[in-house]
Order: sequence, then structure tokens, then C-alpha cells
Amino acid sequence: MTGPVLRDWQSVRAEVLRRIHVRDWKPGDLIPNEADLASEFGCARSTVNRALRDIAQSGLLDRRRKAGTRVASNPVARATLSIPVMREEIEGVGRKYGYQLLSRSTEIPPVAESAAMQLTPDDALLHIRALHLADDRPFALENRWIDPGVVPGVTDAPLENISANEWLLQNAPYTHGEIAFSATVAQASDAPLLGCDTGAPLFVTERLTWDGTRAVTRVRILFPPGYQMRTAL
Amino acid sequence: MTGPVLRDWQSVRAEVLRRIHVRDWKPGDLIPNEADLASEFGCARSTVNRALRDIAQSGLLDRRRKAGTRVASNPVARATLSIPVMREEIEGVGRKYGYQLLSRSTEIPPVAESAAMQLTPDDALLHIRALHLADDRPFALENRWIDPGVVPGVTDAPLENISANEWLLQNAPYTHGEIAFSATVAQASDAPLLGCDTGAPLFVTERLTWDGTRAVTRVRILFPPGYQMRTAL
DNA sequence: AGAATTATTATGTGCATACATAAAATCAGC
DNA sequence: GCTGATTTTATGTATGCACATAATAATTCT
Repeated sequence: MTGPVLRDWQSVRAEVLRRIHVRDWKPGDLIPNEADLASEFGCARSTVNRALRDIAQSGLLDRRRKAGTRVASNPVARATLSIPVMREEIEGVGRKYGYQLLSRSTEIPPVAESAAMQLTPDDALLHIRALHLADDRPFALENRWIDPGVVPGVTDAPLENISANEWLLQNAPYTHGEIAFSATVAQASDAPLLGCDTGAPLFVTERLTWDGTRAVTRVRILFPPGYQMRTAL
Repeated sequence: MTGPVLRDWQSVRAEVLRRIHVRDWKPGDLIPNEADLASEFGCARSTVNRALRDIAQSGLLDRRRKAGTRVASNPVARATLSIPVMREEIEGVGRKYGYQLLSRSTEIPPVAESAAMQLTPDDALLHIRALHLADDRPFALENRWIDPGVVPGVTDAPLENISANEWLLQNAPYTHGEIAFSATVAQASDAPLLGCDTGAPLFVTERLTWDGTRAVTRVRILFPPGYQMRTAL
């Protein structure tokens, strides 16, 4: 039963995945330890380690010291979403990107915003509304609040030509963020901009990014009916 | 400039991230090569390699052989979505999970389904409609098609008690899949089940899973207004 | 000059070894 | 029996070395 020698970690990964797939190792099962697998495959333990670590990262294996490695019984599917800059998302599918700044002003935001950003309700923020176009048709409507106290240069940023997201990525550091996806219906004010009817279903993404303990920006983007966010599993 | 010695890869990662963050290394910049960093940090090159690989995986660094490693100029944000089984999603936030099988029958699916699953339009599939409940209130409405030719045991599966997803995870292997998220409005037929009004905005997830070249199952899940899918960035 | 060839270089990987660490399993003491 | 200390063990990681590979840079040839 000395199968072909598996020298590289990707082959080891493939073989382990195969065994899981054909149910040699069933959900919940404990699989042999790294040392045994290494000697079976004819490679170093570190190679097996790399392969198993990679699989574990995808959620298909559970690894715990001393307890060993077992096949996840409820493999929490983990999908990695790439969230590119709007321009790349559009140009990536061969369409022409367009950008249109609708408004830009410094205002006191609604309490919902200042609360989410953990600011006092009377802090003024830079408010930006913009439309992203694909082949000259509405692709997404952006509604963004930026704290100029955290991002000093914003007030002079050339946001007529470059989207706020792109400018911020280049100019404002951040440490972490949160994203939420949901659905809503088109308001009468937004519908014409998105080229849809009032009441039409819109896909919404909301992002809040932080630099340490300070909120940098909060953005809500509305996508017209038909938009899908897709990813591989 | 012999800072504190950084021995482990997580410290190295933290330090590299810090330098990116404080713009020592700006978007687009080429950073020193692994060997140099290793000697600066006082650790082995493989340790630096591990750290940089990890950062690159998150999208913040671009690495190419010979060309070197540079800070991504448009850091494509990569969010990892965990898509647990519905029961765990609900119990995970401390609510009581409930499951209710609405209907189960073998039918010829609409062409949209059979096309997506790459089947001939006259193949009969198992059709399941079910409601997931959180604290006895509607949480999600599931509409699923399963190819019994690919999953032999399904026709006898006890889908009154266990959700199809859980049963399939335990009993039907798959190799890969696709997910799409979108928005729609509640149909008159679905609204009462979801406890919302007709025309209310619904969040939709659609999943299609494959076992090699054969489609296993396709599911469309509707979430009532207010539902958000969240993740960290 | 332009094309084809060769050298150089940074990352990618494999391996053997050593030690660290978490957690299960066992044992000691009451 | 139960509790707490101790041992065992599987994974986690660091290291130095070697070689593979991709892609750029330099060189040679026509």
C-alpha cells in the first residue's frame, strides 16, 4: 500500500481532501497524526503540517493540540469575498467605469451615523454622495461620511475625479473594519439616480472602517435591482 | 537601529503591518527582501516568509518572484464570510432554533434551475421548502432542489427533523460551490411565511454546490427585512 | 537595433531537528 | 470518589540549509 510518494504540500493537501471527499475520513473522524501521515506519504512532518494547516483554514478540518486533527462535522463553509475598488470591479468585467460626484458638504450627520462611528452627535462630518457608472448606466449609489478629524487632507481631496474610496485607500490608513450586507427598497429620492422604480429591491453594503479606536469613514452603497455579489465556495 | 528582536512570525507580521500602517512603506512601495528583513529582525528567513505570506493572503501585500514584495496599491479588501449551518447561526446568538419542513416532493424543476444545475429540462429533482425559525419567529425561508441521482439516500432522508443542509453536509460530499447574494421583494406567497408584507425587501442567498461536474443541490434562501449578513474586514 | 540566450535574484518550497505549548490522560493523595 | 499535580502527546513554530522556479536583467548573436 505504498502509494506514490507525495512530496509537496499541495499534493498532500489534495490527497487529504480526496480522502475526506470519498469518506475514508468521515465528518467527525480523527485522522492520523502528522508524523504518521508524513511517513506514509514519504515526506517531512512540516510538509504535512503545511497542508493540514491550509485545509484547516478553509474550515474543513479542526485541529487542536494533543487532541489531534479531525474532519469538521459541520464544515462551516468559508467563502472569501474580494471587495475591490468599484472601478476595478467594473473594469474587471470589461465595462467602462464612470464616476460622478453628486454632492459634498460638511454637515452634522444623523444620530444613527454618529452613534455607529462613536462620535458625539454634534461633530460635523464630510458628507459625500456619488454615483458609480458602468457603461454609462448607474451601477451603485454611494453615501459616505468621513471624519475630517481623522483624515486631515480630505477636505481638499479632488473627489470630483477620483472616488472617495480610492482616495482614502491611498491616503488614510485604517486598522480594521466591519461590513454588513442587507436588502432595502428604493426610496423616491434614490430611485431615479439608480434608474429603477421606487420600491424596487436594492442590495446594500455598509462599511465602517476604523483606525484604532477612531472611526474613519462609514459608507452605505446601494445597488440597483439585479445586482449580485458572487463568490466561490 | 537594532530594535527589539522579533523572533516569531506573528511579531514579524505585526511589525510589517505597523510599518505599512504608519506609511513607512506606502501603497505601491517595494519593501526589503526576506533575507534583509530576517537579518534586521534577527530571525530566520523562513519566519519572515511565513509572516509575509500571511499578510499577502489578506491582500495587503503583493508578492512576485524576483520582483519582490510590495505594498498593494489598491488593497483589495478580503473579507472571509463564515457560512454556518442555519442552526448554528441562530444558536450562536443565543436564540432558540426551530425548523419546519413545508413541503417535499419530486418534481420537474423550472428551466432556470435545471439550466443552472446543467441538467436536461426533464430530470426530476427533489424539491424542498422549509422554514427556519429563531425564537419561534420566521428567520429564513429555504427553497431547495436536490438531484437524487447524485445523492442517492436523499429520498429517504428524515428531513422533517433535520434541515436539508445539515443532512447533506453529513451525507453528501461536494467538491466546490458558488454563492450569490442579492435583494428581492417578498412575493404574496412568501410574505406570510416570513411574517412580512408583500413587497418588503428580502435578502437572498443562492448557493449551488457541485461534486466534480455534477450539481448536488441548489438552494435559494430568503431572509425577512432587517436581516444583515455581517463580517469583519 | 532587435531577438534570442544566459545570468541573476527574490520568492517558494522541502527537510531535519529542536523546542514550545496546550490539552488530554494518568497518577497521587486525601 | 474526587481533586489536584504530573506525564504524555499532537500540534505549533523556529532554524539553517538546499534546491526549485519565475521573472527580470544582462549579454550575446544576427
